[in-house]
Amino acid sequence: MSRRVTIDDVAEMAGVSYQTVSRVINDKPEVSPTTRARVQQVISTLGYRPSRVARSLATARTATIGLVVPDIANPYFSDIAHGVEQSGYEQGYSLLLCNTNEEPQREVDVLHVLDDKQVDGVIVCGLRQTGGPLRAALARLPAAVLVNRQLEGLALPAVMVDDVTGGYLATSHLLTSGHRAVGFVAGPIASDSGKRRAQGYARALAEHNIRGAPDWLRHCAPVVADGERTAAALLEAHAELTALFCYNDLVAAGALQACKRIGRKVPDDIAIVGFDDIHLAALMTPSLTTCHVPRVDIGRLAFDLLLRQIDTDEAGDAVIQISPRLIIRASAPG
Amino acid sequence: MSRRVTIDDVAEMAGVSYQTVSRVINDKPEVSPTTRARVQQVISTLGYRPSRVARSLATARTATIGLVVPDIANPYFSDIAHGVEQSGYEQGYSLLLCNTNEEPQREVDVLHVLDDKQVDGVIVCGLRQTGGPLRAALARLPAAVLVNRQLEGLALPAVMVDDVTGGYLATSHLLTSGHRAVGFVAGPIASDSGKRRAQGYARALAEHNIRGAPDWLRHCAPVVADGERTAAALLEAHAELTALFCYNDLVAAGALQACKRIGRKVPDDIAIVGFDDIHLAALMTPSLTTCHVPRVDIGRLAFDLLLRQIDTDEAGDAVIQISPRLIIRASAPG
DNA sequence: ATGAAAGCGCTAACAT
DNA sequence: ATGTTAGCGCTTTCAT
Repeated sequence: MSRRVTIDDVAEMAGVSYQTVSRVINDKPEVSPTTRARVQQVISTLGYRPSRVARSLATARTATIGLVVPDIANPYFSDIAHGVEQSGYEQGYSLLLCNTNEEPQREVDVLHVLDDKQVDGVIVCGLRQTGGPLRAALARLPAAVLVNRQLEGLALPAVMVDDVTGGYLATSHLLTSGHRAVGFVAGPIASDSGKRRAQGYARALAEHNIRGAPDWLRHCAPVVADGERTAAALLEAHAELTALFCYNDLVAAGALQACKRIGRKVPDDIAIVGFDDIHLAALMTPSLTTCHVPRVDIGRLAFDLLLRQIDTDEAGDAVIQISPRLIIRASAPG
Repeated sequence: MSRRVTIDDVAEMAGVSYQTVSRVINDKPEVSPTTRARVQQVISTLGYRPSRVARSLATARTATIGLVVPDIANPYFSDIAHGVEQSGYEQGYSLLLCNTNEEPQREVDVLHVLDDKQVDGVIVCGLRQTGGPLRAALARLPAAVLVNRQLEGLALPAVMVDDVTGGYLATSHLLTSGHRAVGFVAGPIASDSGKRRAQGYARALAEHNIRGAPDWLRHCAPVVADGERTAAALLEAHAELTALFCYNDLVAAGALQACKRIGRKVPDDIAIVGFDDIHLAALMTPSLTTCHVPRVDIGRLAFDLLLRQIDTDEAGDAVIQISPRLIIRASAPG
């Protein structure tokens, strides 16, 4: 493990002060073309690369941002990560990925780590926690953008999906197709998106003068296995249900499995609507009716918002609203 | 944006030298209990957190590793990322995620960035490139572990999937089920896993005295859409094919779509086998026969290998071989 | 156009 | 048990 080549090595070999080398690597104008060329020559023969760590200590900028997600293996979040990473790469930023593993207490924890490493900003997706420590940790950071959940009292830019409308669209679609008893497999109880989707769901039911909502709603982890378990339990407890609205497509995939297992035909016996329109949604059998959410775009927009904040040093509180579009497929046809 | 609280602020307020503060935050024994308590008191009232950047400059360790993947939106890699992140978190390491977006030239680029940021090591998945610059970039890093592909001449620890056996198992399964003409939708031409799966495929065909392999093999991007396009083209060009082995489950999902579109029943007209056993594989209709690969485990194993290298400072060249298991489902029943 | 000096916030000897 | 002095590899004044 040979010692790192430093700016001094370059300076010495080029016969200039290390300040001149600094000027060259930072593209400062005040260097004569000949010395610049000579220095650049030495840089490449030595294979010198400036240490980002040293530079960060001197400039208080790291060219790194943090991304906090509940579950990177969830395609919803891995698509967002893809968008963030891509935009970041284009602008010269690296991405520190933090998975909270759906454990709310890890949120504060990773924000502290991100702060210790002096990221220039963070993008936090699907916050499950809102308490004082979380707010304090967020406030310490130089810049932050929220995705999928805002924090009252904390003016932070955010990219939000209009979940109320999404829930309303999904449920209304089922209702206007003739269903009367529509269940909601609601996802994590701590999920804010889930709460808002429940509002849209409740509103649609109310407009159709249907009640029963509290009984027809069950929470579950936002993964296939728990969606299956929960959908099966819900259908068993409420034989009157002829349709299910699901928190997301993963849960809907579980519901589809449950129906297959207990012998309920989709969409004839049970209609199913999901949320997100992950790639897999169109591939399921029957293909899944769902609310489309542009995940990669969300990632890019969040990064744009963050970059603006980093560059202007103003928090701002721009909120970008994304309207989900209902995509009608076979699991709940028109 | 108030100035960061530094070690000096704490020292001053506690009435000790900043060295003593350093000793406290590093849990050094040589501090009297009373001063330790006092310093800790000040630390918490001030909300002081040591700067990882400064510490990194002083120690030449960043407690950060890099993860390079071709496509984080691919569930195969997001599951690996999940495993790496989880193990890293448990050991106090953060993860810099780099997506090469399936663009081979970006590999060298991100390795340089990772080197500039002085990561303690990197895990590189599914390398698409092997040239001198790539090797040089890899060699500069203090530690590296490869996943899915080794580099001849560069003794680096690796976690490898036994793709030859996987390809052989998959193809043999089809052959012993009575198929004679089996196509291979082979994935990226630059993929090493793809090459090895092709070897297993060819070996199985040879054992059954079947030739036609070169014509029956087509490359494609490892995503659903291109899998669909390529499978359709292959089936159209070779009406004799009654089965397809696919590079991965995403491509297999595309093949399933293609069959649906062109009216070939699976598995009656065409049998299909995938690779990886991503979560979605069991959910497709028909459910997908595939080779199971434990992705989260691979991520954790790769991290373990990396950590050992970081801690011992020895490169080592341990290679962990993962044997894929054939999972027989409806798309290619026994 | 170039150089010298100070400082970023910490750790690591080396005193005392 | 505590303090002093360097030094990590850069950037940023301030001189020349």
